[in-house]
Amino acid sequence: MATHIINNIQKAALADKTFCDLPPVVAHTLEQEAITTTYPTGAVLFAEGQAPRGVFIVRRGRVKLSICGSDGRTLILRMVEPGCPLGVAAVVSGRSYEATAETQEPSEISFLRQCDLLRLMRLHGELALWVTQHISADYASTCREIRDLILSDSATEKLARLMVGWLDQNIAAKNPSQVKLALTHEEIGQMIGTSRETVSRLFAGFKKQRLIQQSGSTLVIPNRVALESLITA
Amino acid sequence: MATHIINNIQKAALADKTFCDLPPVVAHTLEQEAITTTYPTGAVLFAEGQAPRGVFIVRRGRVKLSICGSDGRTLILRMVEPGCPLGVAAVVSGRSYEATAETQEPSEISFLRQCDLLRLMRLHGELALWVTQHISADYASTCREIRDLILSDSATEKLARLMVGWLDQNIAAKNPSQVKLALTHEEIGQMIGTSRETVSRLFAGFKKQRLIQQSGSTLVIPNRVALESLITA
DNA sequence: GTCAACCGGTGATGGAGATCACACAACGCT
DNA sequence: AGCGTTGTGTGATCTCCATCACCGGTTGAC
Repeated sequence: MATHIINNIQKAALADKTFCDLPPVVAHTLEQEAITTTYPTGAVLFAEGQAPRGVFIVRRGRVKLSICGSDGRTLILRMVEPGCPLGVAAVVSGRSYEATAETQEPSEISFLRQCDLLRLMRLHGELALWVTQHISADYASTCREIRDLILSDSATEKLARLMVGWLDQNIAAKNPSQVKLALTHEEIGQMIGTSRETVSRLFAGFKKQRLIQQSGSTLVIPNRVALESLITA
Repeated sequence: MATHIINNIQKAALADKTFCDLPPVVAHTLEQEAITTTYPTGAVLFAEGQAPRGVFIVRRGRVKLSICGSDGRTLILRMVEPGCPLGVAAVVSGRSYEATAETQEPSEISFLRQCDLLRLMRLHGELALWVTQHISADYASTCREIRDLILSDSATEKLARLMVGWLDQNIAAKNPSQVKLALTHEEIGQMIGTSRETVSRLFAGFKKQRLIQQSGSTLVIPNRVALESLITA
């Protein structure tokens, strides 16, 4: 949204926002050590199976976190928003990255080498705690992902779940029933584990049932309760 | 707290991650603080959604970790063997338990209250490390679970994957192609996200193809490669 | 302009597996 | 013995969705 050139002052403000739960001293140190780069759309920060090099922290933009099967099919775990670190579990445990991270739009990403992160963790207990918190948050989010995907075989239900999730992220917005749809049908399919065609058909069905309206890239979901009723069914 | 963490990460990554591998001092302290109880089969240590009370460490027996959907269907995440802690992510993050833990056989379980664990983690860097390692291991295991479940729609493939996993756990045994089958078909179905009947049929098919032999509760898998060939297909 | 690439809509078809409905074996219980 | 419980084997049917195929719209490059 803010298209200003980022100078140092704004950088500091950004840091405050990004590491708000960290003491200012630690946040500042991170700011000093990390290398911030702007990536174009489609850049792969790291790929599933690679040895960990460091953590990436999204500053601006959106990053797609996905895993892919031997047959080439893809499952999108989640879209990562600014303020969130990527690859922490891999870096801390020394295991290879469990997923692939790819920018969805031009993004500004801070990179912190594994050794630097570990050194800083040694210096600042708060940082170590921060990292642990994020790993367990990722774990919880992955568990939810499994629940939503496996325990509802109907594609309708999965899509309804996804959309309710969008609404949940939107509670703070001015118009909470409007969602800006920045995903293709194909990507939505990859998020809920179905084919593109099925997503198209489901959207058509939802529109026919007046569950959603679409104008351009904004999606209006007037009746959240009706959507939720599809889930329990 | 973090002082010892970083120095020992590589070391610990190489070591087996069990209770006994903690430094003797820490292990002894844990031993002092934890309450060890014997549970009968079917005891629920904690349930999905409950506020975290503490961690449970399996000393003897086997514990089933599962999540369940609104419709009552169940997905078994994994069976937890002695030496492994349960509920660490929930305890350190303060979130509710992400899964349900239930004993599969009479088991001896140590319990450590949340506040005690956190206190001990501050006291002993190695314990904090141990906890973090386990959380990221759980995260990685959950990611693998997702990959195996979503990215292979044929139930045949999922079952083959599961069995290959059994063989992997068995490499140390005297006869590595024999697996003691301590699960019902229903439970196997819950592990791979299919119905009991499908598991029965798949077993029958595998027997017909000479991929497995079964005598009592021991399963013989003579040809691992043949089983693996079902996975890529 | 034209052409290519991508996205979205929709019909037709087929197949994998859920589900229902039994039957049967093993086991513990009274 | 009979009886319930639990696990298993298997047929018949039915539903959902993947897949193939094709078409139209939009964007963007040259």
